[in-house]
Amino acid sequence: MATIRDVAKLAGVSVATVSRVLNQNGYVNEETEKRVRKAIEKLNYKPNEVARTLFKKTSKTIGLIVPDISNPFFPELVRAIEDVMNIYDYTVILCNSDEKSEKEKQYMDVLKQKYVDGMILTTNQLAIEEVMELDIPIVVLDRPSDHSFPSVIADNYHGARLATRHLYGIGCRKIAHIQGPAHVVNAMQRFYGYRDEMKSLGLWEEALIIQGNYQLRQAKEAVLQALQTNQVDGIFAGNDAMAVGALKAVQQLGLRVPEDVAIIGYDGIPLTEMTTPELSTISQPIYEMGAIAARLLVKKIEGQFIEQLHYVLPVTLIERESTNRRGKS
Amino acid sequence: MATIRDVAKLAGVSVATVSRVLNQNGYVNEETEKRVRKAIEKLNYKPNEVARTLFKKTSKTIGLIVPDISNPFFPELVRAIEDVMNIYDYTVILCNSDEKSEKEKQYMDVLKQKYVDGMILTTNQLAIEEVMELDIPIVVLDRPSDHSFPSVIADNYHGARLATRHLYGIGCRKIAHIQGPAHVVNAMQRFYGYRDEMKSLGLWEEALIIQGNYQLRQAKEAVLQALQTNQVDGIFAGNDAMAVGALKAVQQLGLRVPEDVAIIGYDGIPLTEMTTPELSTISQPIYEMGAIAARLLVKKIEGQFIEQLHYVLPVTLIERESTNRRGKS
DNA sequence: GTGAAAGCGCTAACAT
DNA sequence: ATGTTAGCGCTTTCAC
Repeated sequence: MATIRDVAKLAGVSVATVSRVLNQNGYVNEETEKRVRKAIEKLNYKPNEVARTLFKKTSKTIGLIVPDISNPFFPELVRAIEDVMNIYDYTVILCNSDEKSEKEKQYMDVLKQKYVDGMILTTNQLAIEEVMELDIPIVVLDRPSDHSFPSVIADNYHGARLATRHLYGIGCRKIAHIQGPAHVVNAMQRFYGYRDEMKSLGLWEEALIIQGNYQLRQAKEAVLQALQTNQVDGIFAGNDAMAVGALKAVQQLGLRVPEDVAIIGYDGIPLTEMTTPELSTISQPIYEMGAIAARLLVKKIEGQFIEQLHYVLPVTLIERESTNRRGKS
Repeated sequence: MATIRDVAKLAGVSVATVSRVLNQNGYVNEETEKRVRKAIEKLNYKPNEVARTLFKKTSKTIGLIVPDISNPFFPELVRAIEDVMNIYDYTVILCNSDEKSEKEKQYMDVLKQKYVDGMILTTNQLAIEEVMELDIPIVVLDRPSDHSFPSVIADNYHGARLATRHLYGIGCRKIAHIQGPAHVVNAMQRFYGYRDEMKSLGLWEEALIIQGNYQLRQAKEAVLQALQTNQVDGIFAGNDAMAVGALKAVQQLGLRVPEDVAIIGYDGIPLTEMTTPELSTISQPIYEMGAIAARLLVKKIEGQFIEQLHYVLPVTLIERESTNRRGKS
C-alpha cells in the first residue's frame, strides 16, 4: 500500500504539496499538480482514511442501531438509510440490539470509540441522559423521542384509528385488536388509537383486546383462543406479521375472510401482498422514513440548519381482499 | 473526551504505563495499576479506536457486501454474520451492491481505505483479479468461488433435483421451472439440477421453462402467460418469491393448489409459511451459512488454521400444503 | 507556490 | 517496573 510519502518522493515534492492537491486546498502550481497526479495514478495511491480520521475527527461513518434486521420491517428502512448515506459518502455500521438497552449502550460506546460521525437509533427505552452524554449527532427513528433529538416517526395513533374505522365502515361491530408488546411505544400508540376510535364508535370492550408480541405464531394461537370465547367480526392487528397469524387462525377455524371476519394489519410490508387473501394494512412510508432520518443526520453532522426537527409522517390505508366485502358477503 | 495523556497525568505516570495496563502488556506494579485504573474510571476514559487502528493496522471492523438487504433472503444472513462477528468484537459495515460490479468495486475500495480487517462478499461476478489485489481476507458467501477464497454455499444443484423429484413423487408429470436471472450463478445451478432431473425422468421439455427474474410480480405474469399455452401440473420456482407469484397466478386462473398444480419454492424464507396454502420449499440453512462464513473470516483474519475452506451445505425439502396431495386430490 | 515541522491518540521498542 | 522516544499516515500551521 502506497503512502503519501511514496507519492511525494516519486513526484519530487513535499508531502504537504501532495496533500494540497488531494484536498484541493491551498495553492499549487499546475505543472507540479500534474506531476503529483501522475505519481498518484502510477502508485494507485488511495489516502488512508484512518489517518485522516484521526486528524480530522470525522470518519465518514455512521452507526445504525436497529432491534433486529431480520424483522421484515427493518430491511427497507436500513436500505433507505444506506442509500442516502451513500450519496453523501458515508458508510454505515449496522448493529442489532434486540431491544436490549444493555446491547444498545455497548454498541453506542463502541461506535463512539470508532469516531462515527453520528448515529441513527431505532430503539425504545433509550436513556436520554446516556445518549446526551455521548455528545454525538443522533437521530431517533421509528420511535418517539422527547424533543432532545431530531426524530422521524409515522402517525401510529392516527393509523390505528384509520384501521379501526375502516373495519367499522365495512360493517364490523365486534372489532378485536391484537396488541403488540407493551414495552414498545409504537404498539401502545396503536392501541390507544384503536381504543379511542372504538370508544367514539361506542363499541369499546376490554374483552376484545388480544395480547400479541408482534410475532406470527403467538398471534395465531392467541386468536385461536380468543375466537373460542368471543364473537368477533373484525380484527385489527398491531402489525402485519400478527395479521398473518390472525388470518391463519381464522382460516383454520373454517371461517371466511373477509366475509365472516375481516382483517387488517399494520406496517405495509411486502408480505401483505403475498397472502391469500391479500391483506389490507396501514402502510407506513418505510423507505421515506429511513431516507428522511438519514438526511436529518447528515445535516446535523455537517452543522447545517435544520428547518424541521420532528417528522410525523402520514400513513395510508391500503384496502385489499382481507377487508373487501363488496361484491361478496 | 479524555485521552491517554489525561489519564497518565492524573495517575502521575507515563502514558506508556497506562497503555500497559490497558493492553495487559508488560509488567506494571500492582500499586500503580490500581492508581491508573482509578484514573481511567474517574475520567471515564475509553481508548480511541482510530488511533489504535492507525498504529495496529487492524480496525476490528469488517465489510459486508450484499446485493440488497431488502431482498428477504438476506436479512437473516446478515443477522447471523453480525451475531458471530459481535462475539469476536468485530463490527460490520453493510453495503448494498445491487449486483452491480461497479458499486462493489467502489465499496471494496472504500472499505479497504478504512482498514477493514476483512470482507464477506455475496456477489456473482467478482473480478477475482481485482479482489486478489486488495490483499485483504475475503470470504465468498452464497456464490461459488473459484478456489481463490474460502466460500460457503448451499447445494443448489442437489436442491433443485430434490424439488423436481418431489413434484414427480406426488404425481406431477408436466413440471415447469421458473428460472432466476441468467447472470446469477445460483439460479443457473438450480436450473441445471432441474434439467438433469427432468432428463433422467424422461420428462424434459424446453417448453416447460419459464423465465423469471427472482421477483414475485414478474413471475406471476410469466406463469399466467405460460399456463395459457402449456399444460402444467407442477411448478418448481427458482426462489420463494417467484413461488408466491406462481401461486397467485394459478389461483387467479381458478386452479387449485396442489390438486391441479403443485408448487414448490426455493430458499426457505419465513414468507413461505405465511401464504395460503403454505408453500413447500427447499430450505437453505441461511443462518448457518452466515455464521460459518463469519467464523471463516475471523479465522482468516486472525491467521488461524482453517481445516475446511469450502462449504457446500445441505439443503432440505420442506413439505407443506402446496405439494401435499395426500388425503386430497 | 512550496517545504519543514508539529501533532491527531495511540503503541512498542529501547533505555534506565 | 517505568519513562522516553519514535512513528502509524495524514493535515495544517508557519516559514520562506
